[in-house]
Amino acid sequence: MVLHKRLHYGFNGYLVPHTPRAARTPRKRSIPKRKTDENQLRAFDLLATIAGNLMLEGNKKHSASLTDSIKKEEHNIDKPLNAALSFFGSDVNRFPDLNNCAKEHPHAQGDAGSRPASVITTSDCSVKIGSPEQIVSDRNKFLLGTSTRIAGNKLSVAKVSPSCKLDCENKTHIENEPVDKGKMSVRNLANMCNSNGLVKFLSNKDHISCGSFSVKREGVKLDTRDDDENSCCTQPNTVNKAFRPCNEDRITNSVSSHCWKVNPDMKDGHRHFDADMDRRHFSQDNKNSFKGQRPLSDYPIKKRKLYDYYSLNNLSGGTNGKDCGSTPKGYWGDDPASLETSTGVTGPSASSAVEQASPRSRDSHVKLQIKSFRVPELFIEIPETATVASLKRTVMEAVTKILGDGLRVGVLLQGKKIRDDNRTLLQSGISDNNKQDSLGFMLEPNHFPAPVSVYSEGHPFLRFCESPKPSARYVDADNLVHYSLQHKAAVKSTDVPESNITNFMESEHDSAPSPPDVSEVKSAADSRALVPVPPENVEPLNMVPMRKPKRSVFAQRRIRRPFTVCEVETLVQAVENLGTGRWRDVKMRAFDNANHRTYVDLKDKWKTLVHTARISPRQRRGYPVPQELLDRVLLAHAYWSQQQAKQQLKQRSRSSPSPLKVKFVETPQTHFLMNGDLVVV
DNA sequence: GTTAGGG
DNA sequence: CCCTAAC
Repeated sequence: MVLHKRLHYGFNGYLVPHTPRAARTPRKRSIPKRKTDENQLRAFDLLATIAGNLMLEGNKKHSASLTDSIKKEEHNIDKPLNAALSFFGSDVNRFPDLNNCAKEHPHAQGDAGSRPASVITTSDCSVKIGSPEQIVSDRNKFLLGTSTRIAGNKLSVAKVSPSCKLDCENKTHIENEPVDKGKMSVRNLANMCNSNGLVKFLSNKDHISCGSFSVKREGVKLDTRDDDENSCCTQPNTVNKAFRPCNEDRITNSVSSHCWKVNPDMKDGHRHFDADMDRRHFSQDNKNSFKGQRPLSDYPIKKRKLYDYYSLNNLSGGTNGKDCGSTPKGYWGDDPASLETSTGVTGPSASSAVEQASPRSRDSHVKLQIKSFRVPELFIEIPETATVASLKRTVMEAVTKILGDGLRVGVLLQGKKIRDDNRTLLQSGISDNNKQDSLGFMLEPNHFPAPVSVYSEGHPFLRFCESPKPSARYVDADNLVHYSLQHKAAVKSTDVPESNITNFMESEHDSAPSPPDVSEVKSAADSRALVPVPPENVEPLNMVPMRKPKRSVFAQRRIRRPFTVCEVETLVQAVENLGTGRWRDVKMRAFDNANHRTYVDLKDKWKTLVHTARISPRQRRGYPVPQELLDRVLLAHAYWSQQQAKQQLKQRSRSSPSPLKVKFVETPQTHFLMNGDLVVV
């Protein structure tokens, strides 16, 4: 097996590939700073939400009908995954123009057929508009920062997202300005719809006009903590129940002093927004780019990973346990399909929400990237007289064998094993971009729990198999090759977080679990794994002598097992009796039954005990050792050190008699007797 | 294989 | 707890 040139040595002696820096350290600098405008625009943004909210307030019956409609159709809703805009209306049937719009775009209509619930999606320049019912039922899916309303024959779009560059003055026809895949700016929508005579667009970057409601951007003042953790409070939404008062942020403006917060009950009210908003939202310091409407997919992978990183953080974090629901799109690919992998469902309702999700459009593909797999622990024994070629062949055979029929692939999502093979990616949540960072694959033995072993009785390695911990071992008797499949995660049949999945290798039955070591490779870039390289790279690599691994691949660092007070006492007692230089005796006399304590361990422990006893109590860490024991440690150490010195003096004087008598410079502070000798500390 | 000491 | 030199 040839290893990549840049492999580093990771824990357990595995050769690990260099982790791309970008994957480890997300950088903020990819998001230019434009703070001043941003605050105002955020306020403006919020204001528009409120505006939309107010409008809806004024039309409660629409809300009711919407709610009913949504409930009825929720399970059939197709998620407009690459829809940047969605609309709601109380009675969209009143707007034949919308349907006409779809008809005017045969291509779009065709797609709408295959994607029954698409609302408005854009791909390239096409516009797809679903049926009115579907539009109604998709009322939750609003582009962040966009408040829309259909009233009469007019669609009012209060668009205030700063990243969307609401810029009606710049009337570029949509035909001339291809829309970024997966999203569509309000401007483009407005332009497009205006060109179709469908929509009266009532807002621009400086002004919101929703019916009688009118506000200028200059009149908006933002008074809020500049804290993106709370930035979800600024996520606008036009649905009443999606908001509740929030005391954390305060927004003051000429219209409302309320701050609204996305209601956690609303699962996906803020799941759809464009990549620009995404960027803005996840910028920790609000250094935001308002520049363009570039989709995330247009950015280099390095940068995209940044957003993925934040997405991961949001999984566990987020205000009041609900993350801000942002989902970077297009992480794995640049085509529209890859942009559709987001459902943005988070929080405790995630699973159920996923369940409710109806089959998506047929062209929704989940794109995953597995950087590499780690081959499970492979134990090989080969005669030292064997040739290197033989070794290579042996390893190759072993690997081939376990890859061929000894292994299967396990899938972990957010630390939980997905065991139901019949679930769809959508149902299992794999298609959720938010979760993809916690998606892992692992290689696990195919024949678990029955260990597949061909070893013979009485084989020296049998004792490993006797271990209660599962460890399948394969032995090729002819070639004296043993390779063990040490499956780790497979042991735990229940849904265990991967961090708790442990690896057992010790033969001692009283052994403690080994450190977590999952044969799992995240789809993120940070994977420690063996990376085979194509043969064409073999030659130059072979020229470079590879550093010998410090640890054998088979050897695993023992788990740390702190000494108990009882053990310390036993050790102290033994050292008091035997001295500090007879660790083998100490082991045999006092720790003979403690298989996990070697005499080196005992020696090391004594060393640390002496150190601990010398430092001040407040500097000590770990489980506190009784001072009485530490005192005994010091005394015994002093005594035996003195004994050792005396012994050395005797030896020296005996071997090379010196006229100079070594004298002890005593600055006695404590005297005590030990074993009849005066000991000075 | 043990011991001592650095890491 | 690991590693290694020295014995």
